[in-house]
Amino acid sequence: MLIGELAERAGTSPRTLRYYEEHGLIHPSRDANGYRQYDDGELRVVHEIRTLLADGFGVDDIKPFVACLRAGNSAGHVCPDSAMVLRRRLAEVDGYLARLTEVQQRLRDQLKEIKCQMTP
Amino acid sequence: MLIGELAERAGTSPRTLRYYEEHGLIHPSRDANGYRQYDDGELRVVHEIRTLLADGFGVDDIKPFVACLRAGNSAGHVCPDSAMVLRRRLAEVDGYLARLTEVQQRLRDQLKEIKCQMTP
DNA sequence: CCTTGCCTTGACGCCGACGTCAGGGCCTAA
DNA sequence: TTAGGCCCTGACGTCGGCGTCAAGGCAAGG
Repeated sequence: MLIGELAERAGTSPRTLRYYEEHGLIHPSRDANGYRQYDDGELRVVHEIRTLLADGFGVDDIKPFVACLRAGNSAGHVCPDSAMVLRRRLAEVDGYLARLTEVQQRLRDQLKEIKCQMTP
Repeated sequence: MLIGELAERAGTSPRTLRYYEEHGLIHPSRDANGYRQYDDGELRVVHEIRTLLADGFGVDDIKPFVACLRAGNSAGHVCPDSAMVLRRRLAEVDGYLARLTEVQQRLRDQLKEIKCQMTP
């Protein structure tokens, strides 16, 4: 499978796949002409990468998950290294949620204050 | 008041104040030597700006609040233009909270799954 | 042979709120 | 006079996940 086909099957672009490779997430072999060659398993890996990115992980955080998948595990998050990253990210998310909730409350309060002035 | 003093009183840097000016949020007068001169009221304005930035507003979003304050209102958010921005930002925050909560749930599920495997 | 369409590497652009030099002027105290 | 400390403008660096253009090679159909 060439890069264009994998990109389409994964719902992304060749540029994106080269970017993942550049950052050590995937290691395709090469054809005689220099073209990248991917086997079917890489589709699963790319999906894992994209899911994690969508969940806010950084590229470096994702490496353990990919390694875990390649080691033959059923999912990328069942390895100890992955678990550490998961816990770190969960703590981050908890923090963001707390701060965002505060902001949300302030915004609501200010909007409520305006409505009160509308009907004095 | 020179830029350094205002910066210190506002808990920020001269560079930051110049940045705000560059983006039309403050308009200090100039001394004969070209130095920026701020009156005491600007401290209040800068605090408003920093609070809004901390709440995730962009520089452009903040302009109505500053204008509202300068118009003599007790707070920057009591004007109609500010209210529109407030509603937009609240909708954004609601969206972020929803997505982050989903992520949080997925992360918890994955961590739970690992613990279950620890004690088979 | 030529066009078309895939592939390659390299490198700049984006966004936003500044940090951080670089190079130079103003003012004051010793 | 000079050293230090403030001020000025201008401009590049930061972070991340790519988009996008540039310049060129490889393969296949007409």
